[in-house]
Amino acid sequence: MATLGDLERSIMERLWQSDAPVSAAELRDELAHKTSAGKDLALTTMLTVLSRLERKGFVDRDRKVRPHLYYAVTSRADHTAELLQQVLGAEPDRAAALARFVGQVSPQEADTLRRLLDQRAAD
Amino acid sequence: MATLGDLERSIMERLWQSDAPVSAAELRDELAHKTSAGKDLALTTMLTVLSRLERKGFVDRDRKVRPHLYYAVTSRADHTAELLQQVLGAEPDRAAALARFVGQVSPQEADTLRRLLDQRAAD
DNA sequence: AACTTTGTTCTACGTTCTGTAGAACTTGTC
DNA sequence: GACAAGTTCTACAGAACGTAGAACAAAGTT
Repeated sequence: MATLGDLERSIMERLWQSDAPVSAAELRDELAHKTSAGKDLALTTMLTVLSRLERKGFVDRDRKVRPHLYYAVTSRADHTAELLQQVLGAEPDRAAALARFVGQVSPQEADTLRRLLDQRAAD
Repeated sequence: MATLGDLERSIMERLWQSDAPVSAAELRDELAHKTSAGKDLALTTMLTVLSRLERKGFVDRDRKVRPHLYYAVTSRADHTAELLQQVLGAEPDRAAALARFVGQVSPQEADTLRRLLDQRAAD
């Protein structure tokens, strides 16, 4: 999977927050608040980056309406799960890596994992 | 954590294979075989990339001996575990992401995870 | 100590990715 | 068909990376 730059990530972050498609102008306005400086970017900048995200498969848009409306292709959780798979996929000794990982997570997280595994076993 | 380029990754891959420190020349020879084309790179290329990996904290070297000997700072499994933490650290809803993840892993992997969690609980 | 060899660091360049945005083009409207 | 709003094209600067020659350092040889 392609990696994301800072602005690309900010945009994805916003798109993942809601399923409602948004226009480039809305995105620009909302992101302006987020950044410390508060300076807003040119609309064309948004459009360029959104196009790149579309090319990378992270974003799709509704071209039937005039200000095109953009939305994330996958949910944030799905994206993260994919990244996890990708990281593990490159690891020859998955068990060893998982062992380190499990040794690091918080007790709550460990519980969460147990519950998820139990649930999964119930299928 | 910094990200790795293709050559950087190949080098780390090799260094992770064994704890024995290796020289730049050895690395170059071994990597030449790995790549499809089999063309070997200039020794200085190896040295440049190794220096970059050192700066990034992935590699350290023994400077006391003359052909400097290089080795990975962390094990491959530790590195992967770190990446997993990093990916999850950027996720606001970790439970959701883990749910997707657990839903995707193979049955064997699920077993491995259960065992690791049980083991962890025994501490 | 000067010379030679072997090894390391410096400098550099082409490529790709990303942030950034103006210029040029398109489309729907009056 | 002119205008306004919106989108795509083109462009450029900065960083990261692969690549390697030039310059410099160290260590043994005579």
